Amino acid sequence: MTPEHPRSLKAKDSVLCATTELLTEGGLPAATVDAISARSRVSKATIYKHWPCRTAIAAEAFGKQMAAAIPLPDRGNAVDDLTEQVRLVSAFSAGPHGTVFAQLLAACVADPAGSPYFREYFLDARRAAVAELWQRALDRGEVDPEITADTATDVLFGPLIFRLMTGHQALTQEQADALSSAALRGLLS
Amino acid sequence: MTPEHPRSLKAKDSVLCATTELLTEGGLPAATVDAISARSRVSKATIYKHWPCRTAIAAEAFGKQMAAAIPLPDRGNAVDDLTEQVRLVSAFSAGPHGTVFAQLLAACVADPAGSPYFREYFLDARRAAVAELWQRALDRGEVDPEITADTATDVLFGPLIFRLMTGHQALTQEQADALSSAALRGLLS
DNA sequence: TAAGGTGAACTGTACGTTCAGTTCACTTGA
DNA sequence: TCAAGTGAACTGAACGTACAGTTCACCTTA
Repeated sequence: MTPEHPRSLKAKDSVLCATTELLTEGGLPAATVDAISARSRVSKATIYKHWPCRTAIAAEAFGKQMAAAIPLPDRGNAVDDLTEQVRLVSAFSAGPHGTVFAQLLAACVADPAGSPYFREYFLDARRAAVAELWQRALDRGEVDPEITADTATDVLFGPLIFRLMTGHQALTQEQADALSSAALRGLLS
Repeated sequence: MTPEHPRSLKAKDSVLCATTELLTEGGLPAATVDAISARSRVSKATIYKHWPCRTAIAAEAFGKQMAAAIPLPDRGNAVDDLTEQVRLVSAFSAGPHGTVFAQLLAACVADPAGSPYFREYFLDARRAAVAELWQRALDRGEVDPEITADTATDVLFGPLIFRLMTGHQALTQEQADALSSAALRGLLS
């Protein structure tokens, strides 16, 4: 690979920084490539040497921001750990970041070229976190061993994301708790 | 409201029909307003007299198609009924229609003007269906009365949608069964 | 004859591309 | 040690394209 000349690093950094700002200020619609170029003072030509498409830039910028905001909990109890992870994600999502997350996920569906970036910078990290928590929980015999970590991830986060995207109801902390509780314990009486 | 002159009805119908075809053939990206206009032989000017934006057209066309494809089951048992409903939706989603569904949901996030249509023509119908099944299940005491029908809907369909949108794993019938089973019974051992 | 529809041209926005020219970190050689 | 040279990386500005949505003069039919 390229030995990453200092100029490249600086340009990449400027772009990601400007993108994060724009995303915070006005969501994905505000993070136009022209706007990013203007604010970062990096030319579009250079930007497109580093990323294949607009979505990729936003995914990288946002993914790094989110990763920094959500640590991996360890309370010594599987249910609490998983619940805490969902709580962290939902607290993050309930704020203005949630909108950006939804927009980004949506953009990756509309523009498949960006989805590898989204997967790399966001999904894989979340999935790995849950996989670790799930393994701990399995070791402690606290969860159903028939269920894979992937299925658990989808069951835990899916409802959150679904509500976020359809926007039919506000995503408060109480709502998030109800969702994760129902997912953990099941719907049956 | 307009008394819906026969010409209006015909135009609307042509548009919805053409849109359904285009969605089937090439997904949402193929259902350009120009393409819809060309195929339906209804002018763009007329189209924009009936719908506020592109997403609205697609949502209406697709919603009607989906509603027709997914009946409300009644097997005399809540668990089976809910599972069956999720199965129907997932079978529908696992095929080429699933992609369109994801694209449409994505489009409504990117373009909020379309989301009322999406809600009206798709989400509300699904939500109403589950609400009815949920009430039946409550009457029979088969599900947790602490959980609302809305929460149940999100827990049942969220994982499916999440997987569909991120596309990290194929959505086979087995996968869908695993998801709905985990959602119904919970993750705990 | 008037409500509804047509068609074609037009505007605006934003993605992604291209290219001639510039900058800067580095070798090279005296 | 320092001027000259080299090439990779960046700039700026223009351009092509695609598509959403609008407008308007004209036609058609109940």
